[in-house]
Amino acid sequence: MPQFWKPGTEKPRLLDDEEGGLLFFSSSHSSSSGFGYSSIERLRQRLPVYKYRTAILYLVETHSTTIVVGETGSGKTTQIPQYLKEAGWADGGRVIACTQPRRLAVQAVASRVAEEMGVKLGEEVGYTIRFEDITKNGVTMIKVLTDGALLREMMDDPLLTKYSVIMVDEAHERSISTDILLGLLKKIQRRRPELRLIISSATIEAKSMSDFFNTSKKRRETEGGVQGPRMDPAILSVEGRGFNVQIHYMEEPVSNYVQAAVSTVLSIHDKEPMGDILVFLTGQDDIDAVVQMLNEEIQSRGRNSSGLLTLPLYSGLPRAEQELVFTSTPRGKRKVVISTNVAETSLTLEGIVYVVDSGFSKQRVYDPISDIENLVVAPISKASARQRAGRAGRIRPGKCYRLYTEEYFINEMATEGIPEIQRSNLVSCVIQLKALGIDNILGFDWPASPSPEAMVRALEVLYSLGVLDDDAKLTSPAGFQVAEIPLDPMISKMILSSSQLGCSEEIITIAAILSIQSIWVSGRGAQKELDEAKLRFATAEGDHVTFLNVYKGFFQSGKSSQWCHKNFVNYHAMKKVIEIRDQLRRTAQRIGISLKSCEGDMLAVRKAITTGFFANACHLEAYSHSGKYKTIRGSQEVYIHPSSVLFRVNPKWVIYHSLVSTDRQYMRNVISIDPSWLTEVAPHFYQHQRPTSMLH
DNA sequence: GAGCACTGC
Repeated sequence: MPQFWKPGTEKPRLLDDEEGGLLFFSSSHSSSSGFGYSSIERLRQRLPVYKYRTAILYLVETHSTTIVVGETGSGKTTQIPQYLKEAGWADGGRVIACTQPRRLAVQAVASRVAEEMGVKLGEEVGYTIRFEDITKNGVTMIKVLTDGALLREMMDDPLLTKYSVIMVDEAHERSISTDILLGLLKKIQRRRPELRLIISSATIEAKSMSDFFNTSKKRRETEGGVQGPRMDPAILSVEGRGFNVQIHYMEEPVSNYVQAAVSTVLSIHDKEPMGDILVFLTGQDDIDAVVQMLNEEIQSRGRNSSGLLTLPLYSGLPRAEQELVFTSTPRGKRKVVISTNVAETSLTLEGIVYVVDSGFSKQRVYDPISDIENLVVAPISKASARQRAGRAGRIRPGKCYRLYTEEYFINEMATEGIPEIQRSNLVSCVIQLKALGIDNILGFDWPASPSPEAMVRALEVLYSLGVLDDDAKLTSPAGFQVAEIPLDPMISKMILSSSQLGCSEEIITIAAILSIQSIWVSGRGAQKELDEAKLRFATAEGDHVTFLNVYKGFFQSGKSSQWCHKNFVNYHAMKKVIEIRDQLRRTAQRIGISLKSCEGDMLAVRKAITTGFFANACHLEAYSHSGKYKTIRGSQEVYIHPSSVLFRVNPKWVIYHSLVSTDRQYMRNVISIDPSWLTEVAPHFYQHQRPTSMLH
């Protein structure tokens, strides 16, 4: 029986360590003792969502889709699955799903829910993320998983039959997987009217989400007065538990937000009471500049007026430096964290009272004509600005300094950001839908439709890879095999052909390395040493073969961390490579790709890479001394990136894995090839557009 | 001789 707090007795503890509806307990809490149980019950009842318990259960019972708008700290994420379970939605072997966009959030939510229920994680409450399935068939009632993991499950069970309720959390983030999932869930609902959906979002964009899921009209026409849940979505709003944040605007627009950020931080430090500061900038360059300017200012002020601790934060930062940000601020000091968008969604900092918002972030944009994805600095949305401001109100009332005018905020900032699916290359997304039997991609009912050009481009690429046939259906077996491999289709195609070329072990290693950020330790401060270390593994065949040499060395060292340290290789990255490699080997075996080593035949390896990446072939311009290449496909000017082992080597013919654009287009991860391979592995692609340069 | 917003299967 839940126990209620009675006035006059000791009040329940209020914990300040709270994020996204998650409360973290001190370890002294024993969930199995009677005391622990009732304390947890009392805390659950203090969450804002608790007073909506009955309402939520009623709405879910009577509506196909319920949209819950809840701010940070409402408790919706951890409580709603438990309410559903208590109400019987997990009876009869059915499962309640709760999806999250990120792995860490999945683990945190699952362990929190298990603890509140007093059960062992992996039994009644479990979770699934890539590489980890902590669930038990027939026992698990509440399952937390990434939306990507749920999409993968659909490939085996397209109607997700074991689930009675699916709660899609953080839907406002509009990640690609969330959007695909929402589109597919809407389709499933038509076949499974008993399935209930809960869409949980932090913003009031609920109306457009509600329009998307509103199928009430169609249903009335087709099924008349049949009993069942209403098809028009219900909307419920739950308040959060953040403190008030006072917003300050600039009186005049600023021309340089880096400079403005520095002076704002200094003026907060001079005039405002203690409390840490969080500054939102766009990337490493801005961040390093601001850190340096602040440090110079502190130096020039002399010892007495310091007390300001500047810390950069971005995901590429080495782990040890990242952790500095989470250490508590020494007494009498004020911490200034200068961060990218990681601090907006992925990590939460404690003790922030002041936020400085530049109004910009780096965002991906995709041009379907050139098929190039780029990162550009762009204005953020109002929703983002609010999210950033909210970071100041977690421990007490805070202040947010926006480095733009109020007029700009009101009249010029977009309400919401552009969904990721409208800013991305769609090959992975299209093949996933094809694998689920969705053939009419252009007619798919998306929460936000990508441009027809982007969809057509994705179909073209997949067709050229031999994954789709003339009717745009998955080819058999290649298309189905490629769809099964959880990687970009070009990589998957390369793995597929490596089986015939007898080098699948090597190619799978390369695929694993290409799917992580970098295997090298971050080069800041020790660039020269890193370059020298790279030379120990470098080969004229290119970066992919160099990766193989690194992997071999790591393996022969007994996967030693000292070996990594000595060679400027990132040990954590290599462990991840091993993990991904193991998963890919298992997948390969399951879909009938034989695992074979070519025993040093790098010709086979380079050919296999060519079968996946022939579209990225480039030719060195005749008489070019500047290393200027042109893509065969679009005659675009590109250069080998200085981080490549082929930089300044400039082979005549190369294939690149990806492009990064700054002042120039740089090819990252490059191998040299023989041009005859292109017509050999992709005749359909090159025969009718063989450029004259191929004759050189 | 230069650069890496952030996720995920």
